Amino acid sequence: MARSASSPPGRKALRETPPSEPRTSTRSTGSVTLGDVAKLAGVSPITVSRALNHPELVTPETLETVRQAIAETGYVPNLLAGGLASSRTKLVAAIIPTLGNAMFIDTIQPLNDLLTGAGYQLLLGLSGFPTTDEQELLKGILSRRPDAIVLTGVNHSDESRQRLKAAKIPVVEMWDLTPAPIDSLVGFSHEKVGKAVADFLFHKGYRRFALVCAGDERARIRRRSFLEALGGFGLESLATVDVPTPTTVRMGREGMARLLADGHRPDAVFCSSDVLAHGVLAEAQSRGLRVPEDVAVMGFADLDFAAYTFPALSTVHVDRAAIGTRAAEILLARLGGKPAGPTMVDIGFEIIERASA
Amino acid sequence: MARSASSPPGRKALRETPPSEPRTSTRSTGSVTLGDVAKLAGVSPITVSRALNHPELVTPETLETVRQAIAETGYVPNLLAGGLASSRTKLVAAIIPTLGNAMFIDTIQPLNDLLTGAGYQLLLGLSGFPTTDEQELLKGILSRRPDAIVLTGVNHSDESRQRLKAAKIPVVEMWDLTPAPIDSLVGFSHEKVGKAVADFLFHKGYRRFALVCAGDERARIRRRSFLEALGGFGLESLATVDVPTPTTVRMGREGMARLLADGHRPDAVFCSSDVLAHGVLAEAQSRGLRVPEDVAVMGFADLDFAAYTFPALSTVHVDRAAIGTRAAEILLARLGGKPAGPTMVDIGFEIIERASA
DNA sequence: ATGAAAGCGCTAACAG
DNA sequence: CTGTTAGCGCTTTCAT
Repeated sequence: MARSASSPPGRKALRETPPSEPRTSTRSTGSVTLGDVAKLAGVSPITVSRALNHPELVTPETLETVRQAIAETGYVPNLLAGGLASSRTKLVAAIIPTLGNAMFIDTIQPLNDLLTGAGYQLLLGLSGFPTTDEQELLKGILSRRPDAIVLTGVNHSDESRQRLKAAKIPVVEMWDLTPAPIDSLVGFSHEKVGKAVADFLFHKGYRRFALVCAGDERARIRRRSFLEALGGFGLESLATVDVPTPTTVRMGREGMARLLADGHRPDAVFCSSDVLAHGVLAEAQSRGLRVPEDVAVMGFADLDFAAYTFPALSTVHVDRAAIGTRAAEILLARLGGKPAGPTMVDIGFEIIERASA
Repeated sequence: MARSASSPPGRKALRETPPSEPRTSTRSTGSVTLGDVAKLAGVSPITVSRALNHPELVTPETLETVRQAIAETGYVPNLLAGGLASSRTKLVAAIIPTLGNAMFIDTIQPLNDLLTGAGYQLLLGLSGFPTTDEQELLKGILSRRPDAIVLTGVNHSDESRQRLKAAKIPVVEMWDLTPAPIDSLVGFSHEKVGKAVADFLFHKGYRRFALVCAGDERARIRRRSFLEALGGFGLESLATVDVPTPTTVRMGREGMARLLADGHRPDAVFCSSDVLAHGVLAEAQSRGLRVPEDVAVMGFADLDFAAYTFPALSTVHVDRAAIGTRAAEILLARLGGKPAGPTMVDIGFEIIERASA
């Protein structure tokens, strides 16, 4: 039953001649609208809107009536219309290179969870797809008018930066640092990682270094500073093997096999990811090389399996989830109307030595 | 230069009293609109719209003028408005349990790639998040009016099925089979997998079975039919260990450790995923058990690392990418206006024996 | 090939 | 607390 209906007692015509019969619209989509719910509940559309978005502004009784009408009609709000009218979409976009890399996934998961908890929906864009560069992807994403956006890395085209600023929404760049972020930033220094790993291995006594490196932008930064640091010790890398993305254990094995086939006998191999390191280690073991006695293997990111499968695998620990968590916190603060300006967070990293095998 | 503008020569007033000066709108959002581009190009808004969406209906010269105006203004289309007006959003939603499981990722990647290639954007929903059940998630997703939707699994609440049907969009359920799909379907029979694995191991001569199983719905189906099949051989499982999701190598190790600690000495362990199997195998090896001589380990899904790290790990091969590819093909056919009805695809599976260690 | 009018479903900004 | 009015930015329909 709708509320004890005090139905409008015959309201008088507003115009002499109705402009044109506005009965059934020509373009109706068939789905239930706010208006339908309002009619059934005996209230105006805006009241239904309020019941949905600002229940505190509506009488409990009205609320209940509306609730029933919604249930009865199976009404599903149209966020296209809502977003268009209010300029708030409750959408947050995030761009990551690929789903194939567990590193980014571990960041996205908490990001998604926190945003979902706050009533936002995450729209994921994958920039690693060969035919779509980040710029096009970004354009496509911005056309959905997200309330905020998260980017991986700090290298974006001028045009992209332009668009992002024009969009006037909070932006968080993550997984790297830069002195000139677009807006907010949460990451760590890949340059420092490269240097730290070189220092670590050198002081452990290793001297014959090799690299297995994927085609990732940040991996190359780590490699560069690693090589620079070696240069500082008067050393150079024995060999560098490039492997294609997405990185797999298989690629790691093949990389190590190639290294050995080429006659290299490194005593330390630095890989651009734990997955590659995993493969390198498997290949080494299958050839009877002891790790880390004969060859040390260094990974990156400290993924789950690393510690549990090959206790001999050392790696660079990165709190990937923290990146997502911090990013979400920054965005939610901004979206919550806080006056906060850009935030910059260096989450750091840590070298983990595992040689308990 | 805008084209030689034949500007309307003073059109006469349509009404005596203009209802209210419609100059600057009260609610302008500040961003460049179709109208702005149109003004700059000296054409009407609809022409800009056509230049963007149906370039073939527009003169090359007009097209060029419009293109320039778009570039000059930095116009980014508003797909909320476009979608609202046209009832087509170029959005396809997909619901998967979690990003933490490589199985689903491998399906989503080709799905995303194909859809992107066809001009659609993928909206990913994660149903495994504890506080959001699939039904609520689905409601949230439908409010963005996707043009089609992909679901994982075939168990959905009545209300969800209802909504899905009411939405009148193509639906693909994936990763499982059912005689009564909502619409289209692409998957394989988990029941058959369970039975096939039991048959396989039994005929290999194994008799002391154990299970390590995650809290996945489909994993439980496989377990049930596995146990049933064992029953048919007059056997029963030694022990079943349940591990929490998300499944990790660590969980696998702990599962195996628990099994052994409880005094079980299985000669074959069937795991609900390769990741778990990976951990089980690592734990077995670290205790000096030979695989598969002392204990056979059976995984599920045939993930990359399985073959390359532990050549002794047998598994059930599932063409996860094919699921995504087929799903995308089905959707694109439907969205392309083909008259096609529901499609059902059984992509099958294959038991892979790897014992070359 | 281009344009004018109307409206998609919703909410902001006032009234009352 | 509830309703009225006027758009949000785009595309459909129908003219020209």
